[in-house]
Amino acid sequence: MTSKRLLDESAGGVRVSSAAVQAGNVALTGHCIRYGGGVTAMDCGITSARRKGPMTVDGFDTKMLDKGSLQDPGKANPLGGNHFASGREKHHNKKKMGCAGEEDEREVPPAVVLKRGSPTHRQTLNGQRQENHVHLECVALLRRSQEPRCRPPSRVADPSPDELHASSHIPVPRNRNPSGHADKEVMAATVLSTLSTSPLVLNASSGASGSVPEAASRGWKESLSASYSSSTSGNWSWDASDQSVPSTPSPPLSNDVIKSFLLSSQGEDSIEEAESTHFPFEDPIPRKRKNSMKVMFKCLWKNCDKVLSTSSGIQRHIRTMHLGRNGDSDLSDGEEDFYYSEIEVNVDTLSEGLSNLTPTSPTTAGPPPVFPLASDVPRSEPAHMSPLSQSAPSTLCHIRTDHAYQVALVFFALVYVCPESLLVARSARVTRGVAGTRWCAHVSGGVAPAGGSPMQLTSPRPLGCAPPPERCEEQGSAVFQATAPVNIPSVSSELPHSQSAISVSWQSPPVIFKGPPGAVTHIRTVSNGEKRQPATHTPIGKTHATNMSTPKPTTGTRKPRGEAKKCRKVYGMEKKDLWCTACRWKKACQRFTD
DNA sequence: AGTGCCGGGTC
DNA sequence: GACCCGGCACT
Repeated sequence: MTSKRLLDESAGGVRVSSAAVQAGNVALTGHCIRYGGGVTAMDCGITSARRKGPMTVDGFDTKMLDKGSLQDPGKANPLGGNHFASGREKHHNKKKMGCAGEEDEREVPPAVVLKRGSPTHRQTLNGQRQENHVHLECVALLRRSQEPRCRPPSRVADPSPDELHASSHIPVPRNRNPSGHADKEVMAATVLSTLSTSPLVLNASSGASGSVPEAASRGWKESLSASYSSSTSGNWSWDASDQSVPSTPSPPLSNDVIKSFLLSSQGEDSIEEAESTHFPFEDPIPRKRKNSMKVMFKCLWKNCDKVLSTSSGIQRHIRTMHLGRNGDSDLSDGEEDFYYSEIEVNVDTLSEGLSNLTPTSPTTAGPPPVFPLASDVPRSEPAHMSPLSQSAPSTLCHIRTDHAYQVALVFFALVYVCPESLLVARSARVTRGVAGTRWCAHVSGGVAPAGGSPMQLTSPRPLGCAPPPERCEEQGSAVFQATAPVNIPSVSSELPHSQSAISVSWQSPPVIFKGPPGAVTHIRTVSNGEKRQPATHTPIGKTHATNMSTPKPTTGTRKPRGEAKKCRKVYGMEKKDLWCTACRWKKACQRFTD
């Protein structure tokens, strides 16, 4: 979420660019992902790198997209305030981040700036509800830096309306309150993320429970589902061209949605329910499979692949194992929420373990289904991540498989900045494909820790990870268009950005193949005649006239002549009435079969 | 040329 | 489906 302002502030010590990052300054980056059907997803990443001295970030812009921005990228920002630089410029400054939607980003006017502890403030934007097409929201809450030298004076103040108006920045205190604001910030971020989704499929009744990240994830998923629902073909995809699909207007976000969302921040088991409730576009089969889905929580801490079944458990794990906090303490600033990701696994295949996320194994499942391979399908260039983007990448990709194996996707999005260590955390989420297609998605990204903190949030990549999702930036929009099926098997090695981008892996559905492709080269329709040629048949007084291995090219499908005597020879023309019917009809003899 | 039988037509 | 037959490949 870089903004022009930030860019312009480079002179003040905050410059958003990969170079700046390398120079030890701050880089704020973000992604905007827009999907067809008016759903835009995004994620953003904030990376603060510090080469020398303390953190120099004081905040960054919170932007959100609104309907207008999506529909008419060319329109000037009506919100006033800080406009981005030209899309091109901005893009160049951000292209390292995967998808920088030029028209998808807009700075939020002061009135819509999320204020700490007031997540509900995002309910409306300048009195305008978020509708349709949305949107990306990037909530990056950067603690205000205590170092004035690196921060323009205008950014030093607290998030007063004036300041907010001036820059839409969210000042971030250097010393973070372990609780209180932190939770609120997390909540706010979550709300923003959730609000960024189309409310079309938001289910107010689903507010039973769910942790903050879960709710956010759900929101994303819902947005995705909305996108999907807008698709008219089986091959659903998120296409920038679908952004203006009028057939899927999204109703205004209702208060109930917000309420339910807020209320849902307590539980942790609502995901499944939510998932079963949403995705109305899926056919019954996927619905059924939903029942076998289980949400697991995987620790994203580097070199930590711990997977727990409950969010509380993973949070506890993160708190105790990684954050060095008292595990027994219920006090949580919510930070740990971002250090794990939800993964949906199918209980049917859960036993296979995550290590089996590798692509199909010919020895077990035979060749992958006839999915079009990535190499076979035109697709946009993979996200080219600069070192900066590798630090805080976040991507969203949608992967399409073929027909029944279509599934959906992946997603994620939250970015959270830990003031103490400038950790960038993110919430990753994976949805599992239907019909046995298993997906895993994870966000990875290094974090340049401040103060030499070794912390680095690089989500472990499961085996068989796919390359970063395709990114479509046509027309200047930042669109992740992972419509092309991903050929997982070919990707792990070709993913140069080991720590960047999302990786997707899948396991092919339990498609049964009779044998490897190479073994079926001789498969052909077996005619009766061939059936009459058992290998045990021993020709009498004749050499083997026909060699299966050397079929005559001219004969084509004509079966070799049988070795057995036929009715003609046995009975002769005189006793034609004794012939078998086939022989009489000049068909393959049915009596003396080979 | 003889044989086997495929493919097609007719009833 | 039964029956017939032209035609081809093969021996």
